[in-house]
Amino acid sequence: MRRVTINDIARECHTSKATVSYVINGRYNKVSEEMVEKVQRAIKELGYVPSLNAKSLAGRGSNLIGVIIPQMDVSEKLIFDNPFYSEFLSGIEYYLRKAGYGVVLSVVTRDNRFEELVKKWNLDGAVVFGIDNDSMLKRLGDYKFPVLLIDSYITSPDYYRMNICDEEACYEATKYLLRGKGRTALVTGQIGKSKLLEQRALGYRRALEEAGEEFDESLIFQGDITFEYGQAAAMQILKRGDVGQILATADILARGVINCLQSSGKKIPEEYSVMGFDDTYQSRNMYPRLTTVGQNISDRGEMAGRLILKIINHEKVEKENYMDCHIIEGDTT
Amino acid sequence: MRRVTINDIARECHTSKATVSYVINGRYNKVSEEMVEKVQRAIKELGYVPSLNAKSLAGRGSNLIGVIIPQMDVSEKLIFDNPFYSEFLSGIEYYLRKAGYGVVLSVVTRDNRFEELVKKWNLDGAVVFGIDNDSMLKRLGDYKFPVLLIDSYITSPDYYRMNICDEEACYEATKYLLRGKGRTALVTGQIGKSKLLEQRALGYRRALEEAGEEFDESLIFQGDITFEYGQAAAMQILKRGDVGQILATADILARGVINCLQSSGKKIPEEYSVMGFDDTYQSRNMYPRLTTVGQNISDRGEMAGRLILKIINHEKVEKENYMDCHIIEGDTT
DNA sequence: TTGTACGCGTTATCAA
DNA sequence: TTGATAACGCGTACAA
Repeated sequence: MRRVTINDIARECHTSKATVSYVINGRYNKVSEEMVEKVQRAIKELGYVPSLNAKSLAGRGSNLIGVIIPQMDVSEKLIFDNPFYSEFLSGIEYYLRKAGYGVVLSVVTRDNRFEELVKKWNLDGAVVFGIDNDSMLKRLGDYKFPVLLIDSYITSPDYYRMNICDEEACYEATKYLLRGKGRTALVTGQIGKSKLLEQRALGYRRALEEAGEEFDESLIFQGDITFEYGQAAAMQILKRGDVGQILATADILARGVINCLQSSGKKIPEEYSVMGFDDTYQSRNMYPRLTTVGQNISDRGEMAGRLILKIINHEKVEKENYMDCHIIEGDTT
Repeated sequence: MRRVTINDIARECHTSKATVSYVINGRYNKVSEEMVEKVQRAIKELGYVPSLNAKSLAGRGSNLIGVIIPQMDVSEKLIFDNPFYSEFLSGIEYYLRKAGYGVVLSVVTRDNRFEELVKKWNLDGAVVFGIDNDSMLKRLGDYKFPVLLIDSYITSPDYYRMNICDEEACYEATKYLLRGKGRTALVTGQIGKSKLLEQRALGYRRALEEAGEEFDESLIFQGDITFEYGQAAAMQILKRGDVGQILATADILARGVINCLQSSGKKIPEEYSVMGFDDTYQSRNMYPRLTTVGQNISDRGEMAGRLILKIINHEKVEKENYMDCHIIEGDTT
């Protein structure tokens, strides 16, 4: 069976493409009532769905939004080891689907692939995760291509961003954690590679200093943001013997930490307090329930969908959009 | 900055669209060597990327593959509560990205939305999860639209499918589990709504009967495939008091079960053996390590990518494709 | 209401 | 052998 086109509908109704197009787009004032009905019936009967390719070619946008997850260093695969992304994505997909937009999901592994993607699919806009410099974006700046950056600490003020208060959240978390079973360690990704992590580390440091605790570089454990590194860091922490509280900058890290501590027969929270960051669905469902910094991931995803559409439609949007975090008290502290 | 088109390249090289197109598509026999070089240089310099919309319109395929997750009953959102999907997706995305294809992700909530999606984006093919009847697909049958069904037990032989041996796997799992601390319960989704779950239940039953254990309908607990239902089922199991082993048909269920048992002070595996199904990244990282049926989710995703491309390209593909499962021994049995 | 040019890349046909 | 011309596919929008 051939594809049903606008011409088929026009022929069926003994009218022209233009008329059909008007009906589709609700310009009812341009078409007689009976024709509107006739066309609508034909569309339903023949199962006509407008091709967005043609629409896109005609300059009306592709109705496709890119969701871009950069992954320069580590593996080029397995973007969903950290459930943060998948939960966020589910919020975006939900919102955009309701608005009639499609989501093209792509990991980007090289700087120029982003630009390539945009052109290739003629994307209307993109939601991009965790970019701190614009080497990846700058060529698109000329296009004024609609981009929403998630958790970016890019210095250029040109970009729309959606963030949480990382410094503040980690400050609060650390304050919450400081309850003197020992020193307070930070388990995190490579701080040098991510301004977000830098911010979180700053919050951690501020809380320590405010509490009069000595800041000690060696209490910061940096590695991959994986369950495995959480375990590895905990192993080192165990060896030190002077740590009583551990703040991890991702739930997945916290879970690794907890796993290692439990395997070593340590009691949580009696011997060690552990706190995560994100509040993923997975960690809401672990036992003991993880104390963590909640950031309503899926809601953020929906908000990201709302924002990128606003940006595309030239509605008024703040350049910086901050969403709230709050400490979720579990049983690991 | 305007979009760079094939015409820009042609003008830059003082040649025609056709020639540029030949170069792009490697028809080097149609173009002189120096022209090939000139065109390629211009393409690089101007940052030209062919629009797949135009290509699609010209009948050369859209290079877009749909990944469709039907969600008829429950919520229309939160497709990734069960990390099975996100891990699978990551495998698909990885494979297709390398092959130059894009992934359009969509939940489908009504029967006709699938067809609509296909037409709307002019998808080259689709990977569809968990469909057991063809009400959703039949209209596309006429198009011979390339579809790969994942974990489907559709009866029509027309479709390409990728499955695991659900009956066999649950048979083996149940056999593994039968170690006599008590009776063996099955915690699962709504069996009536999914042939896959039906198969798994059959495997469970076969193992019981082979072992001479009485099959008891009331030992099968059916609900949503969520952490929460796992907890609820475990609560009922605790009340009964005669169960010693629990097989869950998804890791996420098993985790709910374990959470509830642990909260109730039960020892695992001393008092209860619990086994899951899937081997998601999340459950590889829990403590105690979950015993489960591994199905190499991400590999299955890559294989799905490979298969759908083969189907699209009319390469020889078996209609039924089975992949292996194997029991992963953890610490919960 | 309708005819028609346009946007972009592909390909068959024609010309050098 | 190499390159140019033109038609095609589909929806939009302006002119008629």
